[in-house]
Amino acid sequence: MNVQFKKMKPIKSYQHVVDEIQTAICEGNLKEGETLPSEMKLKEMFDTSRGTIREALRVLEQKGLVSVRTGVNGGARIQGANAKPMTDSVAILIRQQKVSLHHLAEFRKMMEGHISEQAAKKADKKDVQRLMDILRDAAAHIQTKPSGWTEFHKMDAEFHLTLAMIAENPLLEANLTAIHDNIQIYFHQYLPWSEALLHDNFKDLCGIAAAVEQRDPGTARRIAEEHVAKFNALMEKNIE
Amino acid sequence: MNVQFKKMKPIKSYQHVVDEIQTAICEGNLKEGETLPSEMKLKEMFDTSRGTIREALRVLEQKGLVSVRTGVNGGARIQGANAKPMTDSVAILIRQQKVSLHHLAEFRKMMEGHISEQAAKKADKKDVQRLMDILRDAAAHIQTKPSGWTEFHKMDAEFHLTLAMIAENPLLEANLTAIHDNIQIYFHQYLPWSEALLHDNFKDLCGIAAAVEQRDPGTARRIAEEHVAKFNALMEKNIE
DNA sequence: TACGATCAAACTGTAGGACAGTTTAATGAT
DNA sequence: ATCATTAAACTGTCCTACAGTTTGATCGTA
Repeated sequence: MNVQFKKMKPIKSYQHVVDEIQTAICEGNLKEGETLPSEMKLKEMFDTSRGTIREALRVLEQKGLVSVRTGVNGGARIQGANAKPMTDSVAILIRQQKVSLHHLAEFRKMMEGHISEQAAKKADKKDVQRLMDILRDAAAHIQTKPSGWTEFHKMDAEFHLTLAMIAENPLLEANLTAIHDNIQIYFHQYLPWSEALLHDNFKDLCGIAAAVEQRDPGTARRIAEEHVAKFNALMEKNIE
Repeated sequence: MNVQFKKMKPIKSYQHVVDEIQTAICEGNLKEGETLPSEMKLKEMFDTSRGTIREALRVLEQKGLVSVRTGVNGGARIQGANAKPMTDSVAILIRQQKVSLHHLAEFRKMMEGHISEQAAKKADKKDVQRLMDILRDAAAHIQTKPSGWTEFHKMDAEFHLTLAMIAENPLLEANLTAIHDNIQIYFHQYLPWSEALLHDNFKDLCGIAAAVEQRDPGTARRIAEEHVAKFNALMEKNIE
């Protein structure tokens, strides 16, 4: 005997359904927005039971590949790439107290620094314009004498996500989204509201945008890192 | 009317089951290694149908929280924290061709650089010893005149993961694992085998370990970044 | 014709029952 | 004692039935 035979591992049939559909999505044979056939039809196509189909759909749903709706013309719609599974698994690590705000912030600092640096290297005029548009909206919002973070944080997140898109790496986008989605709660809970802080925050964003515009990767990284570190320090102080 | 009522969103019953069990796991009421009651018992405990329970189990399985086995004393065992969902979602991004080797390598470079730097800041004697032990094994393996990467890559991965553990941030660990698991295929496919390259690789690891031992974060980061960049450049050349 | 209300059809959501397949532990034979 | 056999406790799969949800079609009325 010179060969090692692989152990006969009976693939569970719902897994087979998952694999087929996932492959079809990844190969592009099923495109975003399309809807899969109904459970009844899938059951016949795969020659299996409805229960099996439904288990497969739950898995695909959890992977963020489809979303299922009830009613006529309902069914499983193919979803575009999204960061949901990543957000989920980070959320679990937090709930298990394996990951603290400190961990989140360290990771975020690394990412925002890197992203800003890359953005400063790669941005073209259109990209800079997009950043400026967001800043203009943010400035307008500040004029309205707001009394809480909520609105500003939306634009803040959009700004950082746009930077990630300029940096042209979907992995950075997905991870940044996951981090932002999960750090939100800490913002709401531990970041005290003050107009001075709002202006400070806004000034940091302007600084990053300016560094990107001037193609100055080093400065972009430095401001971004300091920005994250500063606000995190504030929150950590308030946790005690 | 001064308040906005939330839309009555009928929670699906399998989702309710998922939430309850997930919470119990995160709160520590269900610990790693324990097994959930059988599907029959769960069905009665939640006063629902077996199909519903099974759909919930598929979701929990996909989240990496439980793994299900057949047979007597089988059932859903609680899993410790693991990077499976992250590995999965990165794999999907790759299969959808949203993420290329270039993206993976850029991300990895950022992480390995940061990890090595942090490890050099935080390592104690025991940590350094663990790194040295791995290097000793690797050196022994090189003595055997190997003819492929497979064995070495295992130790390489272990070395980098140990660094991440020394850096004391589970987010870094999880992401690094996800990246490693997914970049493997490229190694096998595009990294040519040569003894010179093996020695080169090994030397880099020694360099990182030495920098960590000497508490030299800057050097540790530099070597790690160059290490990743070098081997990636090799692979990218072979892809064309 | 236009515009609502009503209804039917096409779906998913849930429940219950049945039996096959798999693994372990108890039982029994040598 | 040791090994094979069997029974029990599970998950895996299939079936049927009906409730709940959404939308497009139909019909009535101005």
